[in-house]
Amino acid sequence: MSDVEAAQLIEALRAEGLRVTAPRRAICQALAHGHDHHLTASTLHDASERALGSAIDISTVYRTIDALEQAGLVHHVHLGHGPAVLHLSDHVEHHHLTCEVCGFTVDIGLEELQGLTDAVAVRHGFTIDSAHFALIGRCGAH
Amino acid sequence: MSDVEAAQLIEALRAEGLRVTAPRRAICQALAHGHDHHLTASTLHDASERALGSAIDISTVYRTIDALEQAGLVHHVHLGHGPAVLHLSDHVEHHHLTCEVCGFTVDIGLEELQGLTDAVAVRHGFTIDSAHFALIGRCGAH
DNA sequence: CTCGATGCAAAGGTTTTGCACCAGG
DNA sequence: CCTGGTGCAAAACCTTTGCATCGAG
Repeated sequence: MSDVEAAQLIEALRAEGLRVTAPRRAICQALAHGHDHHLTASTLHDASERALGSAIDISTVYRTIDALEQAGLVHHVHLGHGPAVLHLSDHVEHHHLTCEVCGFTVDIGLEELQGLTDAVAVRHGFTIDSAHFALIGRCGAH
Repeated sequence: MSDVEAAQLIEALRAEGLRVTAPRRAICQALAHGHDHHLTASTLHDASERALGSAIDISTVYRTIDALEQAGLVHHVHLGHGPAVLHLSDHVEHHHLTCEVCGFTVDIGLEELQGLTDAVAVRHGFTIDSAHFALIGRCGAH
């Protein structure tokens, strides 16, 4: 299934008129395999080099993430401080609850915040996109 | 009133057993005058130097912010990307709604999110502290 | 006099950019 | 071919830290 997803990413790149190169293939593969592990640019970098079997420049990883984001295939989420984590866009969107002490993160369904986002939209004309930034707090242990 | 607040900050520093120096006086003054303008470390730095009439090292600003935070007098909030903004703690706490496109930020009352935070606390054992990180979204114009 | 605060400089971590070269379509 | 992708190196950005010196209490 992950390989199917990797192939879909590659195909989507091609459809966008973007070039399919060896580093990009590896990056897509690593994304497809690890997107549910809160991949950051740096862990994606590592995984991509492992997948390719040779070095890839970190700037290439960032530029590829950028290309995939602009193509709407990937997006990034900020879990408090530290690096952004990456998600495949065709996966179920969810919000993140991150503990500011230990970094523990829970995914919660969009519908859990529906009431809030609706109310804020009505009152302030704001459309909340908290799937892009996590909700920060403290988990049970902290 | 702002001068009163600056004096209160200074006094509180002294009460914490911390030393009152010229740079700290200037930083407290700048904080008191500008805390409602979404001061960042760098704009606070500028304002403090203006208040003092001579140079202050940026690391001194960070260390003073740190001291004030540990004394519970100040806290910082992250409005999406970019630097943190500072608030005086004795001012009404509020959440922030920040437009990810233009950076426009609205303050909203804590009570507007009470329902949400309560629900999340019950369901996930998480205490949301979204006063520390802003809720990101898009304003009416974007 | 003592310990905390300062300035200076350097480094930290994440991300971006300039540039010459290489390769996909 | 021609444009876009790559590696390399350097910088940007915000923040932190080591160290010698200074000055508040």
